[in-house]
Amino acid sequence: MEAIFEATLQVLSSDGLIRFNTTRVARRAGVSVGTLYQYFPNKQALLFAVLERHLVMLAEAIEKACDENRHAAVEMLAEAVVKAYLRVQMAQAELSPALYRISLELDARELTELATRRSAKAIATSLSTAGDGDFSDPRLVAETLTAALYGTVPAFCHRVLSEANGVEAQKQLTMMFQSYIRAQKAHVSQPE
Amino acid sequence: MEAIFEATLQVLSSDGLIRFNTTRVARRAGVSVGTLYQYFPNKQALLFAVLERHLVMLAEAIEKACDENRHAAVEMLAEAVVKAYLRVQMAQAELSPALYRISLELDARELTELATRRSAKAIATSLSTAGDGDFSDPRLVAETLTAALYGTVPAFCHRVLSEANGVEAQKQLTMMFQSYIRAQKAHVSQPE
Amino acid sequence: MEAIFEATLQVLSSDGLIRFNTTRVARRAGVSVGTLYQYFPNKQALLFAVLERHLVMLAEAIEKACDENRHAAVEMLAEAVVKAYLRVQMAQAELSPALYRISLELDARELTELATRRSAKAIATSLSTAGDGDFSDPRLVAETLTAALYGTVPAFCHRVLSEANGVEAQKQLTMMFQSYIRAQKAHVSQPE
Amino acid sequence: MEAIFEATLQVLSSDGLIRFNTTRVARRAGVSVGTLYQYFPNKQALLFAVLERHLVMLAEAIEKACDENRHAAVEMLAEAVVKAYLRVQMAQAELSPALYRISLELDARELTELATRRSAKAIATSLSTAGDGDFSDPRLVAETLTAALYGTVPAFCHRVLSEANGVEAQKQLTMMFQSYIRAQKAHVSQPE
DNA sequence: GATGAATGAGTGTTCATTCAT
DNA sequence: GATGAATGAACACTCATTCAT
Repeated sequence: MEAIFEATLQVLSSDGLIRFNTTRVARRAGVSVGTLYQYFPNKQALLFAVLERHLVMLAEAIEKACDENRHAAVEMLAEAVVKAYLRVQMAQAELSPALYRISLELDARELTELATRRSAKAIATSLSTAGDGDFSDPRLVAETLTAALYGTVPAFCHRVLSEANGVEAQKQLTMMFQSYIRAQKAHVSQPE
Repeated sequence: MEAIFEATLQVLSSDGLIRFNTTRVARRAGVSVGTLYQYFPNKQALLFAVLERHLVMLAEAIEKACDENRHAAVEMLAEAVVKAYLRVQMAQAELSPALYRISLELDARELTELATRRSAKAIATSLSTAGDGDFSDPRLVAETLTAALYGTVPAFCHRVLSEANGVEAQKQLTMMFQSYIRAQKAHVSQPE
Repeated sequence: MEAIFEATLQVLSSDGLIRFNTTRVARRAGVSVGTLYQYFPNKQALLFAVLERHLVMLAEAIEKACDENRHAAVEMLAEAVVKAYLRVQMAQAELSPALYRISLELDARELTELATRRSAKAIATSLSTAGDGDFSDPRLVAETLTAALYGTVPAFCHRVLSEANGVEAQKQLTMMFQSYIRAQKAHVSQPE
Repeated sequence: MEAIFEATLQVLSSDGLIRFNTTRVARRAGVSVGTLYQYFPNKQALLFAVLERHLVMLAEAIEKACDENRHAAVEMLAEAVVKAYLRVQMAQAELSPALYRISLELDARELTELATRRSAKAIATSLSTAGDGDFSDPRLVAETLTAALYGTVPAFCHRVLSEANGVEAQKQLTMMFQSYIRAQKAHVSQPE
């Protein structure tokens, strides 16, 4: 079972989603197709399992970062969230193209929704309780940041991060988030 | 030939990438498969053509926005770029999931690179010549903005924009970009 | 197309329904599986085609017999119907076990219904117009005869007819039908 | 063992022959597949057991009816035999389509032969010893009646009996048998 | 004796691509 | 150039049967 899951990751990483098929996974896992189907009802389930684990890891990392910065300055929060997200994402960098393809299959939408909702909620909460926070609409800010995170980073992954300058990416993203948050705070004092 | 291209778009929009196949495209185009293969060497070529057109449209829209704001304030530039990108993207909203899947196929990387490079270059140029611009590394800023654009927006597309508040999305994104750019300028005067 | 149909009959006859599969049919027909699927949308369609043709042949044979004996004595009619049914049935004797299995699949019920309904209707009509006919419920008599025909004969087929004494079977069946019909007429004159 | 047999019946009734498989039977019986295979060497054996029991029940019912009418009038015999057969058959009405499919598998021929032979023999004996019987070939008459019984009734089962007029079916069949037998007797006195 | 995880051959079906007409 | 019938490799999934525990 664990072997099958591991094989799924490997096949996904090395062969991509197109060449991904149950036979290959079974062979790589050193089991028969039949065995594979005893643990996963169908091919999609296999893919979803991988995607789900990834998304859960991301959401948990962000939640943890938010928890640990519940009363810190929003600048700290922004940095922590970006760092947490990137750490998880880069740990499975070679998986991410495949994961992104999976997540674009219609039925995976729910799964993704879940993760982003969790993340946005955690961020919104931390923004509300931040020492220096005072937002007119923390939920909107949190949703924007989440979209930027879950959306921007993969784009970075393929082009910039793969070229080994992930540190720089993290710095820029953090700065973008911090300045965006700072601007949002200003809005509150002097509404448009 | 044009009919085939049009049919490709239609099939992609209505049936999605999974149900996309040459037979269906040919039928929809009102030609035979054989004819289709006279104009496009294989299925991938068909998909690439669509993706390429989309990416070129994006790149051109951004280049035009940059051109028109070459000497304007960076705030104006940010807004114009975001607006330009979103206009194109939302014009073919129902196509974008399929396009994203295509772009995640390994061999499409080049195509995407090209568009983002063009966009980043245009933005970098405009940042350099901006009336109030004074960046230590305009290229890095431009690349970050490009990644955020090409990456964030699709994430928005599925979750937020579909809920008809695309206007808000545009406002938030513009604000994020503007504040980020402003923060970058500050950096120059008072280096870290 | 005709070759595929022919191959279907052959595979059904020689290998039976259990060993019947699309690959085998295609190979026997000298075509590829793909070609097979161009003419028949799926395996079931293949089987149904064979069953339908058989049932239509039976129904038509009975209808023709009824037509030709529309005003004859009921004794003649009974003999003609039995003879017509048996002629068709024995012409494809080696197919009939397989056909019977097909007809027992749930979705084939309609097909069978159609054939028996047609046959029953034809027989009922002829009974009504028969020179010496005078039945209280020709429809009931016709349905009973049809059931006996479509049901009894296969049982005969496997045990008796296969032992080459089909002639005797036909004689007995004809007698059974004639005496039953005669008894039904008696009923009318002297109701129970 | 008894549980397995019972489960076989249940699965056959509720899921039909197509969905019938050893795993399902074992689960329904509350045992493991391994255990199932300790009592029945293979899937076919399981099905044969069910079919055999059914056929034995039919044969025994007919034998009993014949025994009880050994010296009665042939009219009585006919009625008793039809009634006995139908009672058993309708008691497991929902099983009969599946049973019929099983019986059409080549290797089940023996089993069926056995039951019909027993039935035909019993009927032939009773015809010979009947008070008013005087047949030139009682065996032929008996075989014809048996074929009509085992063959016709199922046809009735699916179309007529299911519509709750089983009583009528029984009346018609009985009449058909009685008139056939009567006709056979006449033959002896006045040979063709 | 009982278990049930493991096996893997077998099957229906799809679809990119070719090529004779 | 156009056609579309033909191809056949590829794949998801099932299930009868075995055998180590």
